[in-house]
Amino acid sequence: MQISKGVEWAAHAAVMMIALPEGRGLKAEALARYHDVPTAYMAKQLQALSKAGIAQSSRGAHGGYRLAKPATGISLWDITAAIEGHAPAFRCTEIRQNGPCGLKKKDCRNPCQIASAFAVAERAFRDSLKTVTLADLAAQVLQGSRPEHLSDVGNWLESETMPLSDTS
Amino acid sequence: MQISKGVEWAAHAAVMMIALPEGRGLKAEALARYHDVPTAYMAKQLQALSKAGIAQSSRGAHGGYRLAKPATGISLWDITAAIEGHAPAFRCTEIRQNGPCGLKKKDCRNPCQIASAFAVAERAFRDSLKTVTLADLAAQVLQGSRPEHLSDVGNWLESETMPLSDTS
DNA sequence: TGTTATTCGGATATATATTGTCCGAATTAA
DNA sequence: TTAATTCGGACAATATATATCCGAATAACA
Repeated sequence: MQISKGVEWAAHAAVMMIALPEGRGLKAEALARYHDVPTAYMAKQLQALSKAGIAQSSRGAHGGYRLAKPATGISLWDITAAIEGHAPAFRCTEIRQNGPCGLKKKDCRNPCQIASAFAVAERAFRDSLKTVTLADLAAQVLQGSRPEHLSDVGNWLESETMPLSDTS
Repeated sequence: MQISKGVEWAAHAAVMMIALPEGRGLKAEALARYHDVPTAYMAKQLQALSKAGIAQSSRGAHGGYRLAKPATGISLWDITAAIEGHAPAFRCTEIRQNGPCGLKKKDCRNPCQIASAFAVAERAFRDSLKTVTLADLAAQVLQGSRPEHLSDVGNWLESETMPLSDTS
């Protein structure tokens, strides 16, 4: 029972994208380089976010990714589900129907007690993650970071997000 | 993010062992046959339960497994942890320390916000499973089963758990 | 008390899922 | 129209979960 690394990467990337100015994006390679992780695999996670409607992508020169919705409307569960899928972690294989005392299918309309208990636990897990939005995470980061670090990040973002026509 | 099949099998086997009379056990092969699953792999799960102190084993002729504690003192989380281990599902790899704007280690005494949020969610998951004991599951099974099925199970148990000296 | 049948326990292979990589398709700026 | 740039899905390598086997230990029996 373990959560893919992609979830961690996607979550960090999503938080980073909050800071993007209107109309600009970050390409997959830049987001990967920021956290020093393999580019192609990070790109895969971003594609998943895009498919899930969390990020929107622009191809071609000066393309990249940005959030598709306000950060207050994106929860950690949304990120997790986009990467890992919506399938439940506990998969009941109905072994109560097997063997010498196996139950008939018609007596198994209701899920078995063990599967039900796991469903409740997983719902608690999901509901907990749903209460945490990207905006919450960003606020905590802003509060907990040293000012010089924030300016470092700001400078890096400025250097990576090329404006459409900056003839300074 | 998925839970091993072994958890399902171990849980069903544990519920079955509740019904064992005092001083008797069920061998791994019988527990596997009851649910029609591979013997050796079921045995592996039972070994894990044994290591965790949930089941106790007896080797040699007429040996087998039985619960090591009252069913009211064994939760679904105990079973899950025995099979899957106690490691958290979300593994923070501290990528915030990587890359051009990476944080210094001394500024990372506190876990990052994303890891913290997952820790809270996992705690909710665990706590939910901890509220469900084997005794609870057994009670629900007893209430939800047809009488003839219960007698089938009773007969099967009788035929599998050889008493020490039954010279009827 | 030795012997044998029986059962658990850990070491060993296979299948599946995760992790990581590559090249073509699409888009945009020039 | 061209060429550079970027995303997107198909493809390989690695780690984990699944399944299996054989030796070690125990208990019944002679």
